[in-house]
Amino acid sequence: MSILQFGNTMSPQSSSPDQTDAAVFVRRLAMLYPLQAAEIQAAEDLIEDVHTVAAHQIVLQGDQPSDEALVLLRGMACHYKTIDNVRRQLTGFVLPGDFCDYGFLSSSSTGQCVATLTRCVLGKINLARLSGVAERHPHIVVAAMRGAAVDRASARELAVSLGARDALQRLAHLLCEIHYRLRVVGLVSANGRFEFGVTQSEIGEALGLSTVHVNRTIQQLRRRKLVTMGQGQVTILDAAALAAVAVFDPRYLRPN
Amino acid sequence: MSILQFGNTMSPQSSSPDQTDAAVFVRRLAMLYPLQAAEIQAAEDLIEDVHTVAAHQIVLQGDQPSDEALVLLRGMACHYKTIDNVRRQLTGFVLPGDFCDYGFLSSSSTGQCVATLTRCVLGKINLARLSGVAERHPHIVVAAMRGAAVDRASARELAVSLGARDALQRLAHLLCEIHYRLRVVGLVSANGRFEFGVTQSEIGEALGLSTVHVNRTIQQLRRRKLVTMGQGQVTILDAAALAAVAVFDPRYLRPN
DNA sequence: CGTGAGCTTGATGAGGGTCAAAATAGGTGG
DNA sequence: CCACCTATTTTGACCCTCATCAAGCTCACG
Repeated sequence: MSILQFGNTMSPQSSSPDQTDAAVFVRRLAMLYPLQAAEIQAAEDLIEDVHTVAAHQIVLQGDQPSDEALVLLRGMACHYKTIDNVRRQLTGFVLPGDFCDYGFLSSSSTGQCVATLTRCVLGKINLARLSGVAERHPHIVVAAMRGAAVDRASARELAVSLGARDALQRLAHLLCEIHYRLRVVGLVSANGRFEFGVTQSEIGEALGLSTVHVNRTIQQLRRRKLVTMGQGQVTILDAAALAAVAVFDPRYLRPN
Repeated sequence: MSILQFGNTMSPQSSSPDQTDAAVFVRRLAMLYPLQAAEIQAAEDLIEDVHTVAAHQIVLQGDQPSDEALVLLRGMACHYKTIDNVRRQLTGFVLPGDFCDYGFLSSSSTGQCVATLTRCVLGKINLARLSGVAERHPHIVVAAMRGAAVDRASARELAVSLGARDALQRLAHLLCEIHYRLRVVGLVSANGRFEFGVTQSEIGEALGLSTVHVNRTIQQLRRRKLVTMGQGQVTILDAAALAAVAVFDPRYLRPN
């Protein structure tokens, strides 16, 4: 894998060491299920082999079962499927703190492919070690299973968008979802700004829209003073109004 | 619940007692993960309170966590979400042998609603009993988790349909999926015929198409001699050609 | 200072939505 | 067993959202 680039000398956002990178994972996990201090430490210790991957690289081919689970620590990735070897449909976004794939829970591969959208920092979890740790700290597995449940709910919500919402609602809904999920792991600044280094073409692949139409839809949101987008950054100017446009109800993103 | 109707005197397909109804569940589970005879027996014994529900009834409201899991034994149900209290999007089909919802695995409710599409026979599994049985027969839980993984993959595949396939491909893909899943549990006769008591309007709600367009699309498939549809029955006349139209690859429906 | 990836804009057309109404099929009660 | 009534399927006409094609623009980067 010549794609792999170790170190994080070029990461623009923060210059924290590996330890801090693993912290997002734990923060996310603890949101999914309340964890004790010992469990948090154990979870953090699971993260091994933190490494950086360039943008637009495949990190998981659906078919191969693996002896490790991948966790995204920084950047943004996506699930996708390619039809006819030509048309690609994104089926979900992977954000910092998320497992790239939940197949490991049932020792099966879901056939999902995962690719980076931006430069990413990834960590690995050895499944043998995980099952050992799980004996003593079963809540960690429960948290992971809740993550899988949220993942399932997100996929369904995407289907709702693609099947029942128009272009403006779809885009607004996507921005609401990303905003919400990033805020949960502390990656949105006070003014509603967050990193979003995804091209309009990729947004189109996620929303089932052409690049051209994505562009025109973004302009609508801009004209309505709901968001600012550009240079890999998004600012939500009016979260309530945006949520109203999207008919966004974040319950599907919460466990319980 | 005055909806509930006990007995199965009116079921047209078979006149088997409750015992036999529970068998679909076990068959499905064993497809997901190989089970021993003792495990199969234990799984079958989990099914309690087998009862019938009329068509078009809500059987699960997403929000309430429950102390039991619901299993569909006969008929057809769906996951759905309603937007704006007016537009409904189906996000998946529940077929005989399937759990209606996998929230129980992480003791969380996914916010998914489940409704019957046809008259259904449902069974309940007491979660306290299940976790007791799981101690001795952990494979049953692994099978359930694989079921959840397949469920997740199906939701993603639906997103692919809605985002990247046209009407003809979507319908063909749906029929391929139902055909495949019913065949796995032995509900397709040798000539490729199976029960499918879903209205064109409901198909439209699943595929993000209007009823009118679903009708015209069905006619295309009929004209091409790929399927026969009517009176709650579907016959796949040319499975290979249909799969080719749909670009159907059933790997997402199998655990690994 | 060139060069390519990504963004923006315009023009045109197709796939599928909507509306309206007719034709069938089921289901019910008499 | 028939007549009625409602749900579903089918057909036709018109229109709108969004795809496609084509070109010009911007900006980061070597």
